[in-house]
Amino acid sequence: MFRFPVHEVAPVTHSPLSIDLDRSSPVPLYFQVAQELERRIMSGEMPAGTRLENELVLAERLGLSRPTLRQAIEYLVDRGMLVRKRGVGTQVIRPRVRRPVELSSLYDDLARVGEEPRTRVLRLAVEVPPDPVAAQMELPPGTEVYVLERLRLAKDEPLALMRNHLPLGLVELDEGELSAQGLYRLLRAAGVTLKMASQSIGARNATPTEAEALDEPPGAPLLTMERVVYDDTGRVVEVGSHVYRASRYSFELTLTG
Amino acid sequence: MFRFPVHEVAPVTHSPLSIDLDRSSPVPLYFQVAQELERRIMSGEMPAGTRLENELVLAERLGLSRPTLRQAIEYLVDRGMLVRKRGVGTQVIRPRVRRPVELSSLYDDLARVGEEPRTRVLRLAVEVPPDPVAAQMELPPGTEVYVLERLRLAKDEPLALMRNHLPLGLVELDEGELSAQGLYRLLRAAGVTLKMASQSIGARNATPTEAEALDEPPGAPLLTMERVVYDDTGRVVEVGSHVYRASRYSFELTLTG
DNA sequence: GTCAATACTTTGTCTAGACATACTGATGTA
DNA sequence: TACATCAGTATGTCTAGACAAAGTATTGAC
Repeated sequence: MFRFPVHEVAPVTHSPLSIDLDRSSPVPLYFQVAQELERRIMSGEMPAGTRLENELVLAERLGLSRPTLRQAIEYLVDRGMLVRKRGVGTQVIRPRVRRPVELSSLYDDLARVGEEPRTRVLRLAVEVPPDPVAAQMELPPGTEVYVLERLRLAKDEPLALMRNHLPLGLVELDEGELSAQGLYRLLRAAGVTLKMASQSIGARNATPTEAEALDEPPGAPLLTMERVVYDDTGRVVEVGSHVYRASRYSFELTLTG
Repeated sequence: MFRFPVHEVAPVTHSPLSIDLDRSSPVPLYFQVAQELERRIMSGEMPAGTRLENELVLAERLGLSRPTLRQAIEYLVDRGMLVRKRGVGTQVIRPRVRRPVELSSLYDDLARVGEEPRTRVLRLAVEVPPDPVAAQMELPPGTEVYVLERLRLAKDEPLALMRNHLPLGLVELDEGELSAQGLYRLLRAAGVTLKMASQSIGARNATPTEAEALDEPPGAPLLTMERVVYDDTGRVVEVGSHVYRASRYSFELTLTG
């Protein structure tokens, strides 16, 4: 005979979940679902531990096929917001996923948090770079490239010294534009799709010149960052060598495994 | 009338691509395909620029359905080895993808490159941590946790000072085992699935104590790393606060966008 | 009461095919 | 010659359903 357990308590809540889908929208259905789920997770409507209904039920309720629904869930699993376990189910793991240091520009990062970024262009020239730089750019030694040196300030305080090398013919660099916005925005505006970057983060003490430019005492610790950026066709788009004031800056990153 | 162009030159080679699939293997078909493609890209058999045949043809040649083949390609696109463009095709972008600093342990990283890692356990205790650490671990203030302090050496030279906090009841920590292998391997052996980490990388000068322990001159630059690691259920598994000798260590990471 | 075998639930993998959409290149017109 | 139009090609999205495998809970035997 069927009996309800006496202490019937939902172990983990799972709301029946209904989402309004717009089938005439150019936004794919799976993405509409993913975005709505992401919103609910972020807003706390679906806190960590919330269990989703199973895929069959969910797909039918939303009027979608299971593959389409799975595509939405997969998107969120990849971003570390959901976990799936075969035979068990799918549940929310963590709302507060900061997701910084992707392929973002320092300028935009600062602007986003209200740090009022400014840029002072120290040098903009076309030169033959040192051989190691040419090698990183996968160019034959002796090829001329842009050399760009900038001082980045946030709220009128020096933050970083940045040296970049860029191949010619990719984008027309202009001192005025470089002062008004970040390098990455200029690249994107020129139709370059940033795809991948390989970077190395280290530390060392400031040289006297650096210390003065950054308004730090001699020997102050600096964070160093070397970065090679590729576009979607595999070309090297930019090679950067930056130093940051450790007293005012750190790299935040989220790793998933 | 049909004419061949005079200067017929294959703009990008694409081999007919045949792969032996084992349908009785427990390894999924899409993964067999993905692995084989990855191998050919890494080995240089399919250099950057190589174009794949279109999905319909490829699926038929391999005796797979298109979704299955797409799943394989998607896997490699996510890892930054292939690019797809609608109406155009799929091609290899880059063979040499170093892919470090994922959710890897320093110990295993060093061992892999032959650096002969060793660990000296300086302290292993059960204590009430400072309130900020308790907050990071999402535990009520006053809860006891493991406190672990280690010195990591590579080829008999000091490399890093590591302090970790772990909740009790997750794994039994033993000084002998901690000396012989990395913390992450112990966690995995205890059935903990590391899922996500949020970390912050900065720099500062060494304190006198740190300088001595690490065999560095006073005021030497150090890389600092603060890390909170979560498992697949969203629990905090470990909170780490490490300092590395900047003269001997840097973080390598690959970003994709 | 304990432990092994069994049933059930849920995600993982795979198939076959349809229509939509973005990009390329050829065709045709002014 | 230059430009707009159109056909062709390849990936993007979506559907409907099948079987496999892993994990959980229940059942049954000793």
